[in-house]
Amino acid sequence: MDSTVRPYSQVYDTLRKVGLRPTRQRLGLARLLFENGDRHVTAEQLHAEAAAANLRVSLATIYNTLNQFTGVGLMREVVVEPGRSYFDTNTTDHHHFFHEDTAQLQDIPGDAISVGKVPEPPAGTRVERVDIIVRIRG
Amino acid sequence: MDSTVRPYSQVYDTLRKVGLRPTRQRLGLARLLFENGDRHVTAEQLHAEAAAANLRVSLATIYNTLNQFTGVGLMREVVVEPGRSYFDTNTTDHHHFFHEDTAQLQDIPGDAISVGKVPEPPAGTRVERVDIIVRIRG
DNA sequence: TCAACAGATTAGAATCATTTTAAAGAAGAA
DNA sequence: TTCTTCTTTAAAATGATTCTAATCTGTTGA
Ligand SMILES: [Mn+2]
Ligand SMILES: [Mn+2]
Ligand SMILES: [Zn+2]
Ligand SMILES: [Zn+2]
Repeated sequence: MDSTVRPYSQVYDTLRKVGLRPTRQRLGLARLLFENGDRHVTAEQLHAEAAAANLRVSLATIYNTLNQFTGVGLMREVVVEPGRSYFDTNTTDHHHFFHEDTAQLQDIPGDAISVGKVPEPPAGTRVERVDIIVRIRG
Repeated sequence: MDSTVRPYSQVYDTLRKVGLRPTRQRLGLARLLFENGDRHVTAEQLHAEAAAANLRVSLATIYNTLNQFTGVGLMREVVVEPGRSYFDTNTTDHHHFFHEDTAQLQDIPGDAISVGKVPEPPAGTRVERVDIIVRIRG
């Protein structure tokens, strides 16, 4: 497939690069996710969006895909509410505002916030990641 | 009831103060929770602990009680994993280590960590709370 | 002291997000 | 093509949490 002219070329190459077969479903979801700026979506949201874009994908595949994209580092998971997972297309070092009213996540650029003093992790452990959630209300 | 001699007097008074009837279940759970230092428990954990202490309480009551204690400010909820809620007896300003291996929470004293720069919340919103989770692995 | 009421507990059903199953379909290699 | 491997899917299963509605218990004021 020539990747210089077709509309799916970008995401096609991305999928090849991470070793995931560029199926119709993955290509469609990747376009929705990666060709619209930084996004924070739940599985249900993405499922609805896919339907609106005439992309037929089962909810099981939405979950599979989000977990696979996260697994290969194309996305990350953000936990802010019990019982619901958000998936984030922004994999750079950054943190989040969480609008408690609307249940929306919003990026805080990595340099707009900083952990002044990072405490020593307990002996025998290493820091995997630091998550800062600033919970806000309208 | 004289609150100076009986073993339940502390938690008895606490419950009265927040306007919750001191029932056998609430008294027993309050002792487990508040007479053993700062604690981070899931509903299932507390349920097992109650059983081990010969306190017969249904899981529904465990959930009711944890939510009520949280509602009146005796505890707070910490979200670190999708699909599971932790309840924290430490209501002072502090943050957490989360051991990804063991799924255990550990307090970081409020003064052992600090948010260097808190970003301006979006116009029309106010900061409700800032949560920092330092994810660690053995 | 105790009846009466409000509030609390509970077993079991319901809910909701997510995962699993296993069967049918599609992609890649040759 | 043809074969193999991976993928998708509907449907069932899972697991945490909440709800329901019946029973029970704490409180209060006669
Ligand atoms: Mn996951
Ligand atoms: Mn809750
Ligand atoms: Zn983000
Ligand atoms: Zn804590």
